[in-house]
Amino acid sequence: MVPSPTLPPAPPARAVAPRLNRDDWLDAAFAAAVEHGFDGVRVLVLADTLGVTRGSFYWHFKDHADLIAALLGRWRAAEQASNQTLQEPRSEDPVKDLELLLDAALAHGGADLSNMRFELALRGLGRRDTAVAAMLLEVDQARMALFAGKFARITPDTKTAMDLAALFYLTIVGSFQALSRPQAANPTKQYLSEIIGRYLVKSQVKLAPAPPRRSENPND
Amino acid sequence: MVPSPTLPPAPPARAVAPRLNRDDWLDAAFAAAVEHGFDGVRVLVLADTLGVTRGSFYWHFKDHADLIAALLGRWRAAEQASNQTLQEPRSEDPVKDLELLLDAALAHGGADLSNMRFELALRGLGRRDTAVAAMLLEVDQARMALFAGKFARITPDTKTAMDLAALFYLTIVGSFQALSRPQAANPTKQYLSEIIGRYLVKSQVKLAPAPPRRSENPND
DNA sequence: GAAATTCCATACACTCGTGTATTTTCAACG
DNA sequence: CGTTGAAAATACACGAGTGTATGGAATTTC
Repeated sequence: MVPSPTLPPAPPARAVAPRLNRDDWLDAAFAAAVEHGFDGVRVLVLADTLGVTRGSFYWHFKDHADLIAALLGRWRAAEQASNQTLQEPRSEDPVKDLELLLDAALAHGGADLSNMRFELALRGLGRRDTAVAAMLLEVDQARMALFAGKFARITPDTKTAMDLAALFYLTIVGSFQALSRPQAANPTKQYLSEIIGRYLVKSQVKLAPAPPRRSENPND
Repeated sequence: MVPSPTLPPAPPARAVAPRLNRDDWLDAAFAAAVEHGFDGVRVLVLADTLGVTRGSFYWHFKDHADLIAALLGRWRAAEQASNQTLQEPRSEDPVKDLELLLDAALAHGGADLSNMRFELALRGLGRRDTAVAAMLLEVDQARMALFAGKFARITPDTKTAMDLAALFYLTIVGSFQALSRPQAANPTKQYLSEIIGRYLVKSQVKLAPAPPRRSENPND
């Protein structure tokens, strides 16, 4: 089948005729935002990395703002889907469920740090763009609600559950900063997951993971 | 001394002849980094906001890189000084000391959010500049050491103290993200200080705040 | 296999930003 | 006052990035 073992039939990715579509540009924009922040996503350099000229870009997108908007929309959709799938518990044990959620959040969609770095870049953009800030606020609130729901299975008081969820989320956001840097000698995902799980989840269990009763608070 | 009370000798800031110096430019650069991130620090717009042309800038600074380097150096020095003054305890009670440290960290040098936003912009820069990343790593390690020292007065185990310090710091970094956004309906400094203090400090006290004994661990 | 559609290249005009060289204003000082 | 030196304006050359208009190549589609 393969006549020459030194030259496999699969060309290096896409070397001859890329024939890009809208998603290819979005992928490149994503990578650029991860690498250099949102200020670094420029159509000129994207065209270079994709091996085409800007003529291609302005066929797929109206302008630069259109690209950014599409990139944000794509992230928003993926975020909502992720939040949806994380709703259903991964374990009968609420503690175990929270630990798995924590691992998922710290991994955040893959071994590489692209998603984390993208989100940090996005938060940087949100600090100077009110529309982006509003979107991030929605996302944060949705995540908080998700976490609070999980913590409610661990502690009886609703207020306590929300407090713990807030702390939980704050440490995750802080962990993004710690994890997404070039240096290798940094807190590992395992260590962060360990200490967060220990001090914010396990040590806060106030109710045994009993099967859910009908009335959890008679006079409410 | 002052002849006319209606016209004090101090003119409205600097309206007529600024006559800027190096620090004035650094202040403007700081404000620009806070507002628009480090990519927004451009000598052209700084000159506009300062009411001069770029001819002034290139007298005070060699080039754009010189400005950024000076800005980083200034922040680094202030950071070291801050770390130094935070070393000495503000209260005999270790818990109270940690709470005051927490408040200081969340206030971070003023009621406005400039310092927080600057640090976040700086971390954004550190994600694409290895030298900045190295500086931030040093700062983070110094802060971690500071926190760990404070937590050591609360819990006997050194490992536990370091874990709590790490968690403590992660939540503070996460709080920066939460606090430094445009929206008003967000977690307040008071709330964050409250929950961090409750779950990460007060509830982790393993030793009564007794007066320091000579030997705190006989077989060590 | 010709035509229509999709995708991309090229050329142009424009803006914004940097850096340098030169001149001009301003303030202090004698 | 006139001189000196610090501070700023002006003018120029240059690069990088955007957006548009138009032509050309590559794929479908019939």
